[in-house]
Amino acid sequence: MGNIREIAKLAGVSVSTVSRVLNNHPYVKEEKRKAVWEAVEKLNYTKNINAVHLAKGKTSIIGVVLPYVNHPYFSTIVEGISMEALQCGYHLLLFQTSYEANKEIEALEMLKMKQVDGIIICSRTIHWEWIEAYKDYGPIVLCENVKGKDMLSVYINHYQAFKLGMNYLIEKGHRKIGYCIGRTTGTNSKAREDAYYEALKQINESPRPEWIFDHCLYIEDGKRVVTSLLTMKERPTALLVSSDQVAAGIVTFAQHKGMKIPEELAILSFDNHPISEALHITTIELPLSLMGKRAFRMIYNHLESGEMTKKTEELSVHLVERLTV
Amino acid sequence: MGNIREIAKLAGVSVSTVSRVLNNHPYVKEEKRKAVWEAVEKLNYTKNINAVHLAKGKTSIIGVVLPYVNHPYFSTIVEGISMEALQCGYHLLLFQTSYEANKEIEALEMLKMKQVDGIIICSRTIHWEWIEAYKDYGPIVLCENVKGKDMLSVYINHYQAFKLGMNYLIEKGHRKIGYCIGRTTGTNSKAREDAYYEALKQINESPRPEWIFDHCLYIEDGKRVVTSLLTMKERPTALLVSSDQVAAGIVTFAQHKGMKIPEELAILSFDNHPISEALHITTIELPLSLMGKRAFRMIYNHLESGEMTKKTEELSVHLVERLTV
DNA sequence: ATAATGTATGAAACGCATTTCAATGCAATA
DNA sequence: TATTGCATTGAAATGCGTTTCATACATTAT
Repeated sequence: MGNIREIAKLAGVSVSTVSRVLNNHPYVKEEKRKAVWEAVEKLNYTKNINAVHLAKGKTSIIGVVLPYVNHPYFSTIVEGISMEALQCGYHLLLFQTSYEANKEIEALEMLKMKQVDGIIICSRTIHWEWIEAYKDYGPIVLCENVKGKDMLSVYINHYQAFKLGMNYLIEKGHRKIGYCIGRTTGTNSKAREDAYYEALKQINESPRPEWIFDHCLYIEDGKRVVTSLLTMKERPTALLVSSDQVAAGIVTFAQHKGMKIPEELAILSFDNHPISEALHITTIELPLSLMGKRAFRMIYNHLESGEMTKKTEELSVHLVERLTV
Repeated sequence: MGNIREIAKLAGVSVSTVSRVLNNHPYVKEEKRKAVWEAVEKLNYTKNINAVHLAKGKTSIIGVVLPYVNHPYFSTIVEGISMEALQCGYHLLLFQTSYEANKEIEALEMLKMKQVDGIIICSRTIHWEWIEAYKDYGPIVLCENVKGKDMLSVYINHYQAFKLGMNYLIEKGHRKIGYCIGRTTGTNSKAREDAYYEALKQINESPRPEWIFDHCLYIEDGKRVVTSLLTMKERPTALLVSSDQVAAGIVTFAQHKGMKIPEELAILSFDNHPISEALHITTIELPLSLMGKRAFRMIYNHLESGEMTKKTEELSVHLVERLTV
């Protein structure tokens, strides 16, 4: 294998010239260029990329922080980031946190240590001040509404999305509305909660804590929700469900239990993941892959152009009417 | 920020001592240790990890090569790898290839360049000789049966799994059996194909090309399969479906079209992803997360212990009887 | 008392590519 | 002919932590 100096020696040129050849810089005579490539072949040489990273002070890697890789919500974001990153010659380092604070901080530390040039935080549990403390070390994009805080962000307006959903349900005559959510903390969850309470207030309904289902992430959780509903004397007539996966679980298990949807229980969910189409679930489409792409772009602009235009970008949603409302 | 030399100067010690302190080596007087930490605080110092990587010749990063991050089959493997990697202090660099050869090769090049210490290839399109050419640069684990080739591998016995599925269908009285698969190339796909043809031969049925559906990966593809089935004068009575996602698409769309399952069409799929439980799909459980964990372990053993016991590991599957067969 | 260990610390070499600066050769413009 | 400018090339500095080797002193074993 060897290093650049051995190549230089073998090709009879200086290391600078080898570097120029390797990086396609101009001003190298064709014969020397050829000699260098031949030496590279002969020694089966490849750059040690860690030396490159050290010398350049950057890695062309960006960190992606998320709680669970195998949840479609997040894997779709990652897919978007990945596609865009590839085109720009960047790579992705994955930080699966399970919402553990120390793992999120570890990702931020990696930025400080120059392991990554930037970070995209798809979802977080640590307080945002923690994150702010790291912003001098490189661009950090949050996938949530940062509301005037001086942070980069690309986000889906979950408040608007939930409001849209609530209004749609209300229009359809529902007043007893519950909702299912992944967790109750977090900016996005708070936005949804706000929208929910506000919409209820507008129709003069008081919220029922038992109609709010936390920890709803996967299909299985939908089953849990239905089981719980079945024990209630008074049930909501409609549920806003923050994930198509959960909605799929609810719809299938409810039907299995003989519950009519949407007659007895209307379901309006979010994502517009293929599963919702298959099950004819009315859903509000979230541009997750796009959000990933835009988040990457924002990091990229920061890194390449030094500064950039937008610091925050909001993505809008739209409702896909199907058969569960 | 500064570097280790500045810390040394500020703390009044040598760089070696600083390094010792930073890495918790013994033989440093408590007072110097303290002085170093104070200097670290004062300068808000953090190691430049690229220098560490260069000096150590390793990165504690392993590359994960897969075609699509947002397919449950792969994201579940990644989840397994990630969990295990975290515990061992390793990170994951993602290579989403879309089955493009150059992207797979790029991942291998990263091993040669020492960007990653090892690679896990979840699925590939390039010829295995290509991969073999890189094995001197670090451990490479394939998630497929390498059949005696001198490569590391952790795999699910897809031949056995398909055979199991076929036998189950045959036992249930089916003779006209088709199958759906992600792609026709690839070791795993070939293993399934072999099992399929062999099982057919055992019951003296000749294969019908039109009953074999390629490019079946996502829920939407199930819809395509059903649409295609509906145009046939003679249809299979059962389908072996290589992914729960596709099976979900088939089951839901077929039922939507008024087709009775399993009476008119039996569906036996693979994965035992939650979606199959929700839809009561009979499926053969594949230990994907476990495969990811084991693949990482194998890399890890190689890196830490130098050598290791097993070079190849087979994971077995089991059938989960539900309502679609 | 002497040899053998163990503790503590620093200088210097090592891993390796990039980049700046200076210098030289040549051609084109004034 | 003198001058400006571009093409070429190499020496040396830079980025930064790890690790080996040598040194010096303090113990403990013989």
